Amino acid sequence: MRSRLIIWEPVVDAIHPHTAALIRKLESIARLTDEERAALLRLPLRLKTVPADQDIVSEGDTPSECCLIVEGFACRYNVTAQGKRQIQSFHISGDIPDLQSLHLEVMDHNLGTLIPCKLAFIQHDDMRSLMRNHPRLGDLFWRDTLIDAAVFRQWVVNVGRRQSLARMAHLLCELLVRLRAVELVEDHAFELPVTQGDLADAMGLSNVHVNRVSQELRAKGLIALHGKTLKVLDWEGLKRTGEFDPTYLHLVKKEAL
Amino acid sequence: MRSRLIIWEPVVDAIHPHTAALIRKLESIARLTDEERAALLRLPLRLKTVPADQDIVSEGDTPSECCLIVEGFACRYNVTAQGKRQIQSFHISGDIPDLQSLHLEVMDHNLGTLIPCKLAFIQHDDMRSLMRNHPRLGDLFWRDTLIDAAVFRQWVVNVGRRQSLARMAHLLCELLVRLRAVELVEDHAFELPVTQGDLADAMGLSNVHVNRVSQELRAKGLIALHGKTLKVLDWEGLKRTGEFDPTYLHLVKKEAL
DNA sequence: CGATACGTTGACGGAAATCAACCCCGGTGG
DNA sequence: CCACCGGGGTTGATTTCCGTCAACGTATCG
Repeated sequence: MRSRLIIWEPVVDAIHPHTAALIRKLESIARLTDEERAALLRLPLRLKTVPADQDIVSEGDTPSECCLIVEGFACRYNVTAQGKRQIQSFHISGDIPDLQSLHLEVMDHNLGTLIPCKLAFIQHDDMRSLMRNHPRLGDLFWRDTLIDAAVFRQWVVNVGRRQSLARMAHLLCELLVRLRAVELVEDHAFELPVTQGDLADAMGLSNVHVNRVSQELRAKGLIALHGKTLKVLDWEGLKRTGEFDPTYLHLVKKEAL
Repeated sequence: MRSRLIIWEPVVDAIHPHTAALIRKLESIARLTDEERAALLRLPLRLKTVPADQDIVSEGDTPSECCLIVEGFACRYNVTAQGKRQIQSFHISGDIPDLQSLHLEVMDHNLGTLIPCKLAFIQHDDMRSLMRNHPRLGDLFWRDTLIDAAVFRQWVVNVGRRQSLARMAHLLCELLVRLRAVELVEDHAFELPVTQGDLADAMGLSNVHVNRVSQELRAKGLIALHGKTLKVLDWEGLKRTGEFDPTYLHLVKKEAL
């Protein structure tokens, strides 16, 4: 399984290391042919590095390109009239959070960085011709946006009906599974470089309460924190606490979920 | 504007009155050509009437057809391990709530009726060939699922960061705008045939609290209830209370929002 | 006419918000 | 080199919004 990767991975790195995470992500939700991988690698990219806490696209914008996250942590969010921020999703390497702008002209939310990010912008026209020449990739991108929607639905459940401990456990489970799909998890540990305030805005809680819940998860021996790296000590226990069922992520590789 | 409809509406009714609501809904988010309308009208439908509180599709199912709601109120929902239901969206005439099953094999949530519904089922294969023959309709359906996703995102904001009064006001605003797009609103009044318990499960509140908030909205002169019909007395006030901005519904007809 | 589901009301309790310190640590500049 | 600064993490005290429980009213329907 690892060996399959080796066949093409060096090629990826030689041409566009930036597309590697995207391909990895797409392969987590479908199989790709060599031709499709090659077409993805030929996508023209405009690279950019963005500092932390910066908007990539804002509410009201009408973007003409999509943003691929090569490295870093980003999020979609809205701010209410009372100035409260609600994060709607986290985005990691391989994600194209504003793929929707292909079909929805005006942004109804903001897309911003949480830490410094390496981004690769892809012109809408290039995306469209890619999908015209490779209809299966078009379907796959549609599938990807549908999975995004499934994540939003689960967040509604999480925020609406789970109390804080389960809520946080669920979020951490989701992050672990998604990060593992792009090979950013080793031994049930991953980098979580966001602040407690960011997590609070994602869960509809206050930063103070997130702090307390985080301590409770540690006290129960479910997770451990060393700096910005989070290690899951009891995966089964964390899943149970968060009532986590990964079905909604619609991954094709189901090992070790 | 009304006259444009008259040109084709009788034809619709003559052939498949059941598709009329779908066409009306699609025309609220994009323009259709006569040919596209005709193609939609030729869709083979399997009609079915379903009583209230019945699942149409359940978590874990792998449907081979999509469900068009001809008449009634349905919802998508999940139930947590503690037995709490969270509704993720309401669906009305013209909606195809499980369009996603075209690209996501297994259902990660339930789709159920809230009141007796008239449904029309469309085979996946028929949808696929429709979209193959009319790529613009394919894009349009993709757009439709993206708008669904935008609604989920707003619900995350609503449930996560707005307190009960604003939360309920926002939900009612959304319902009014969506119902108006399929011509189910007259003079700022519409049928809301769901129970307070249903609304509670949609907003992540208790039914008792929904009752109190509903009274508060009435006391403030924002809405009035006569049986199952809800009349918005102060549209501007309700929008302000719910911090409602209809951008996220991505309607093409923007009058009277 | 009773059964049942839904709406309404009041009393009480609890989960999480808010407020206000304080600590810790890495970065910066004098 | 150390003092200062500021962001983030931590803690305790207090408040508030909303949940829960339990009762009662009301309407619809067989």
